[in-house]
Amino acid sequence: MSDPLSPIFAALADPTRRAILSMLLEDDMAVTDVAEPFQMSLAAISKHLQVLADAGLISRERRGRVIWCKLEPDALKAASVWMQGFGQFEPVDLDALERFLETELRDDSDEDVP
Amino acid sequence: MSDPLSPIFAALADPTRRAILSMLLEDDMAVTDVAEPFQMSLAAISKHLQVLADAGLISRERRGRVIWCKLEPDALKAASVWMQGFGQFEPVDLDALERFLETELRDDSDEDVP
DNA sequence: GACATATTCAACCATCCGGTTGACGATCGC
DNA sequence: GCGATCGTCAACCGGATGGTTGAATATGTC
Repeated sequence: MSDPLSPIFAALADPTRRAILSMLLEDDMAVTDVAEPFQMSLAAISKHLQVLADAGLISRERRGRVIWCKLEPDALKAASVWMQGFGQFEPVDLDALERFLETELRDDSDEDVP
Repeated sequence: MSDPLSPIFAALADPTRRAILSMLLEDDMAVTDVAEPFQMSLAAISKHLQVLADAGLISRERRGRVIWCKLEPDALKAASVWMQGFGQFEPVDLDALERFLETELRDDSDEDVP
């Protein structure tokens, strides 16, 4: 794998996929359950999950007829670490964190969970 | 601006653009000088700079006939802060930082600066 | 075995993306 | 004013992306 960062950032560039990651942060989920809040087809969600898996951001494991999706934080960490190479970002600014999580939440509900 | 993060991550998803950001980290640069190390046309670099500017990652200022490009760290910070919403990433792991910066550098030279 | 559920595959479509080339608009030096 | 330099614009091209629908594959249940 010669350029691991590009697929990671590309995967993060879609609000649906970021919403999926947020959901998986809470708990592992079956594909059907991941798809439930969105208004697009199950096949579309399946493709999004494939993109996330290709980027290494999630893994999928079949248990019975259900496939469980699980967050794989290492890939995200790689991207996070690359960003910190740009220095000057104080590790965590809680005010900014709060503001941006709010923004993200509002965007997700506007665009993906009507 | 309803979804600031998507254009930022999309901008970061291209190794040429990440290389440009790294160059601008050192110093402000004219468009022509940004383009010099790459083997693609000036117009292509100009488009990359437009993508970075649209994402808020850089700003451009005309001085005489030269346009100076300058890093705008706030946008990158927004993305970085979003990532830290996924918690569990110790602020800076210097070993990982070094490894990934090396990887990034090698990738850039393979793909963009032959 | 028959049927229902969970997920992916395949084909298709519209749009976006990254690159090219050539023309164009500004600005500098003479 | 003229020619050279800096940078963008416009049109084009091939390939990726994000979505759809319908068929196919697995697995669990009866």
